[in-house]
Amino acid sequence: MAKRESNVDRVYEALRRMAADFAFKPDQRINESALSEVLGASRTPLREALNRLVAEGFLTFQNNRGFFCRPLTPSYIMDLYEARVAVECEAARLACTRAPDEDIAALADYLNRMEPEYQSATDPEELLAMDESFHARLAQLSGNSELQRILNNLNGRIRYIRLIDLKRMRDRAGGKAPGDISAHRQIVEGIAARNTKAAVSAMRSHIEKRREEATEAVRIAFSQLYVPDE
Amino acid sequence: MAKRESNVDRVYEALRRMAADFAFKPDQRINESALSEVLGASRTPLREALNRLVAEGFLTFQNNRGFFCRPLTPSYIMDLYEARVAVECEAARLACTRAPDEDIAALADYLNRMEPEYQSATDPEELLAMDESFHARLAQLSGNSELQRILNNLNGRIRYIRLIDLKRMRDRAGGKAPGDISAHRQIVEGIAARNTKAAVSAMRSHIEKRREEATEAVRIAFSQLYVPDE
DNA sequence: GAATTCGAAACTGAATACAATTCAGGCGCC
DNA sequence: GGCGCCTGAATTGTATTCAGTTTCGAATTC
Repeated sequence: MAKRESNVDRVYEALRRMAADFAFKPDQRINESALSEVLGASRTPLREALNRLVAEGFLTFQNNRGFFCRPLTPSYIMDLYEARVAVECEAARLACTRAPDEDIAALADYLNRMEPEYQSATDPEELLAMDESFHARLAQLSGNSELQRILNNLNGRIRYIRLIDLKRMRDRAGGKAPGDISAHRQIVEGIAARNTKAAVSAMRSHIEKRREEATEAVRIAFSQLYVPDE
Repeated sequence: MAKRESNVDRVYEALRRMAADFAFKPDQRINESALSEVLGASRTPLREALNRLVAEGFLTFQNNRGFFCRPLTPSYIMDLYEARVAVECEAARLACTRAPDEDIAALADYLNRMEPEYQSATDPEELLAMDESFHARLAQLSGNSELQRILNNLNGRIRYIRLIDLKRMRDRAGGKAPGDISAHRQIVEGIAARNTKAAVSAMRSHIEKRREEATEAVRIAFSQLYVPDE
């Protein structure tokens, strides 16, 4: 039995996780040799993984200077959320037009099954995973794999900001999750009723609301990043 | 004067062009050593370039089996066009909301300056470059660099289908270009008037119209690809 | 004659070695 | 004292090499 997962994949996943955990500070230059030692792989697979992350927008690259962590600015996060609006609203629209009734019902079911868990969960990672899962399933209803792909990429880059946001909310509200599953339900109901306008506008306002929170969270992130190392 | 463009970039550009020229047939396996000889570079930079193309959706990759040209199907092209609708409609919407008047005027100007050239051009590549340039500028008006980035990626993958489409049109119409610059003008007018609804719906119908042509073009492409080598 | 297994050739995966470039610090010159 | 050039240390860019996997074909067996 050979290994099913290549070294590059392993390194790639590790890097993504590191990026989510702020192992790289914005605009920081990434040292290949040092990283390859940490990750236990040579520079060749490491560079392949880094290149993938560049193409996906997680990192940047300058000729003969190497890889850099992407700068983190409020306007960058804003851009990502606006792109999400574009992708998810169109996904909702397409779902309204052509998703089979049974698939829509399945999503509504999923929402119902998840609700208790969603209401009781306090772990931000868990909450985020459920939220992303819902949005990914909805994108699936569009039947368009490009939209799914783009959304997946956007979510990957937004994730760490959302985590900060959720942690902040939990700390403020004393362990209470935001838990606005109602917005999700509203979207699904719009789709089920084949009411494109309602579904799209519910989706839009849902994401835009989250955007406000996230841009605020970026400022928190700034303060966390640029204070002396804890 | 040192080279400003790295070897990887050169290889990457060459590969993109090869993909656009059908140097690889859909689902064809790509031989790294052979390719590296053709391109005059070793496998290391070649693989970096290939990985970038995978991340951008131009190629696929299977563990221990290598790189493959992506399959070309009508539904794949459909997906790309639908994604374009999502991105460009939102870009138009954002432009309506917040693009400075002078930038909108500049785009209208650009359209006017280009019109004679657009009407007289017969070379499909030239036409396509102008069309893409317009859409890219419009995306710029949104002020959202993510949307620009996504659009650029989508256009890169749609390009070769559009080229086939345009060539077909030219051949059918006897050298006459489609030249429906009027749709572009309509979109810009909508934005200039800050009429979001008009601008977005003009954009949507414009792209969806092109989508119809393109899915037809895919069938042409199929016939071109799967006949015995000329 | 067909199917299966074994083996060799071809190809990919990854590491290492070396060349080219950048960057920082120091020295000399203005 | 400040500016610019030069040198070397560090880092990236690319080639080469070797190991592991896949693939294809031929030989053997049923």
